[in-house]
Amino acid sequence: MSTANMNIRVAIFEDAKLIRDAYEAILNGTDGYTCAGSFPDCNSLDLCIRKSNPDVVLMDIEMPGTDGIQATGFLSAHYPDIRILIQTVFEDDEKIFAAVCAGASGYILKNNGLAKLLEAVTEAYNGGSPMTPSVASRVLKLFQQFAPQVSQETEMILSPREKEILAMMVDGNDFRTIAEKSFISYETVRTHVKKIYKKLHVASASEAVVKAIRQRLV
Amino acid sequence: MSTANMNIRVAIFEDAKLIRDAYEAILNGTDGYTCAGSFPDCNSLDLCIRKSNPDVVLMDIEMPGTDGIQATGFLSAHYPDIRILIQTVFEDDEKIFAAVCAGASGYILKNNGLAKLLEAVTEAYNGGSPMTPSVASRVLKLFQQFAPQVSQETEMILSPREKEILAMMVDGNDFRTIAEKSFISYETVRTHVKKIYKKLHVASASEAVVKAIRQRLV
DNA sequence: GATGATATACCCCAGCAGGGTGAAATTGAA
DNA sequence: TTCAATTTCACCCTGCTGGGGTATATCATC
Repeated sequence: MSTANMNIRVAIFEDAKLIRDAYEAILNGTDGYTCAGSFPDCNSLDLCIRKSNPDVVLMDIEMPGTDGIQATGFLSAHYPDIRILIQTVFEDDEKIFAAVCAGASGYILKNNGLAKLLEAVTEAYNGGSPMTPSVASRVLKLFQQFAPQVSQETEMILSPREKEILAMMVDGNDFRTIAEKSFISYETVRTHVKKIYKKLHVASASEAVVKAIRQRLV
Repeated sequence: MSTANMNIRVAIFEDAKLIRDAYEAILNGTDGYTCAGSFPDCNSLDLCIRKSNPDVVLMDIEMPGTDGIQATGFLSAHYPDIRILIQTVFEDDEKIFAAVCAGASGYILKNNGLAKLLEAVTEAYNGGSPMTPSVASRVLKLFQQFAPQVSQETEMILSPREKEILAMMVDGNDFRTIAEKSFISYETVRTHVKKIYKKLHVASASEAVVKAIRQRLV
């Protein structure tokens, strides 16, 4: 987690020149970070990204033309490896929801200080999703709204091994592959699968994986 | 948001005596925090809460008897004003999901340092939901699974008829049934299915339905 | 009018999936 | 200790699934 031997390329999308320049200055002035590009809007987003080739994108929401949410959607679809850190003054459910759905990796408020910003960039770069606690609180509330209720009935009935095998089925493995990966015989896998089908009241792999996902058995 | 003029009452549920005592010590030793009670398990949860009357609960997950998830569910149902901060070593989707659904206000990992812990307690007390970035990352991924998401890419590539057939596959119909319901020939269904597989880059019905659900194609 | 995408339909064939049955070793609970 | 559940393995058989190819009609677009 140290910033030593690390150089995180950051691209900034922010219409306010004052903030943009401040971010650029602190990034370039801190060891381990490079400002790969800073842009006042997302109207030539694809070009900007190809020019700057960033690891992490600092994305404002309110910008002239293409807004930060749309830009996030485009980036997560076309450049899935780029981490997108929303940084804004907005804290309303609608924007948070849209940003998260669009594929944002983090969501931090602008009044959190520059030290926190660098910390958040590093965390995003390392696969984390830094969020200001008040934002996280809203995400959790939204989450609780949308999360399907787990039916405790089916939760208990699958044995550990059965859950394991069901999970591999969800990942698209056929029975032979599952047997190899689990170091058990092909016929044993089939026995487990038959039991899973009976317990879930299904008759095919497709139905089983659908139920597994919908009821969050895996 | 300063800790001045503030006294946060914290109750600790943690089976490891070493950790429990460390938390108690740092809470009582820091201005603005009081350890209102520390308990090795949740087996007399209701009594513990009424005795200690906490603002924030530090909740471990793995405990003998009633585990932290169940306890969280009880507390959020019976004491909705108490903020529950999960603090654990577990970082798997299942536990995070369960904790969030049970009503946890935050989820922090144990290896994050005591300073961070106090910060998290304060943030939870103030209505925020402190989360370790790696945990937040998993929450966002789970969220994106359940939120109505539109992936423009794969959205376009499937023809209306193909989506229709894919939807029926997700509902557990076999090819013959789909043919009957759609008033087309069995072989036509198979032709469509083959095209769907090529477009989604999969090679089986299971994989196709998983992709269909995960990418919200149906 | 040519082209490409879509929708329809059929053939062949290897092979995996689904169902039934039986059985042994292990484990934990009654 | 005995019983139920779990995990392991094997065989048989039916038939649906997956992959290959080929073909026609429609429709929009160029």
